[in-house]
Amino acid sequence: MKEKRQTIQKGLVWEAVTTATNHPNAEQIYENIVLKHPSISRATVYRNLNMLVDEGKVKRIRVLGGPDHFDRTLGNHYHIQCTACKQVSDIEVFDDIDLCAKNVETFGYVLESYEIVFNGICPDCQKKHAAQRQ
Amino acid sequence: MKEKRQTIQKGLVWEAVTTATNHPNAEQIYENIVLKHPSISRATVYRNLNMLVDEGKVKRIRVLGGPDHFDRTLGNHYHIQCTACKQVSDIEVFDDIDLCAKNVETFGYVLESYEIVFNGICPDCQKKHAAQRQ
DNA sequence: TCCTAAATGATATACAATCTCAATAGTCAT
DNA sequence: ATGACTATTGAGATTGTATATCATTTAGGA
Repeated sequence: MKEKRQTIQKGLVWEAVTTATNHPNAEQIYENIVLKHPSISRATVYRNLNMLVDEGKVKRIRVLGGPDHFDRTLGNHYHIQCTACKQVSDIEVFDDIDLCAKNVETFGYVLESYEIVFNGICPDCQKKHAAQRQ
Repeated sequence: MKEKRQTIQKGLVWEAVTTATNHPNAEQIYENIVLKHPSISRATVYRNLNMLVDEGKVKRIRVLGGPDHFDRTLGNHYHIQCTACKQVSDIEVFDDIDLCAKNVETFGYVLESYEIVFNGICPDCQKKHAAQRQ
């Protein structure tokens, strides 16, 4: 069991994520923190963001073809990214994806596309995994 | 209007994408072609894939945290990527996303997660765009 | 206060993808 | 078929995001 230490850097990353009104990416978080704490390293920001995500305190928003964005974890909701300014915003969740897509326009967005990626273990890998454990 | 030229490299990329049974990424397409045509460059493979996508002949499948995969464009369908082997496969489309998610298991996959990313133009960028055109 | 290992900062590295630019090779007009 | 024009190529440099490495620093318990 690893001992977890509270550092000022981790506190600064947490503060930057929770006080941000938008959903900043790692670089934006770094730029925010470096103003108050010039010695902080980008690597430390990435590391602490990963820790906070692992602890469930911060949610990672992966977007396609761009850097990850980060959000304090709240209820279930989807995100929308502006294809022009790359800003990420919240949208409400609906059960039906098409309903949800239409709803996007009620937020003032002009919807261009949406992508859904499922992740799972394929049958072959399930077999391999099972075989390895025998 | 740019003149489009038919090159053997473009033909080879097209052939590699359309004959592949899986959904290869650019590197896999390159490795396939380089066997028959050793002088081809990775840059040419990327360039031609982008051209084919722009022309609507090939579909780009973006996956989260990995290289893009490519598919000949057929009817509307989603994709699922194995989190272990990174292989991408087709799944049928259902209107309801949760139904679709459950359906994934009928393909033998153990579903771990799915992510939906919407893309559109935010209200601010719509205003900026409109302002620029005046 | 001292010890130990977790965390940091600086830098190197990985990886996908694009860009640069001189050389090559399609296509059109003749 | 020939030449001219320029789109395309190949090789390598470059970019952008993120992680790995490792000597140094520092949090926190004894």
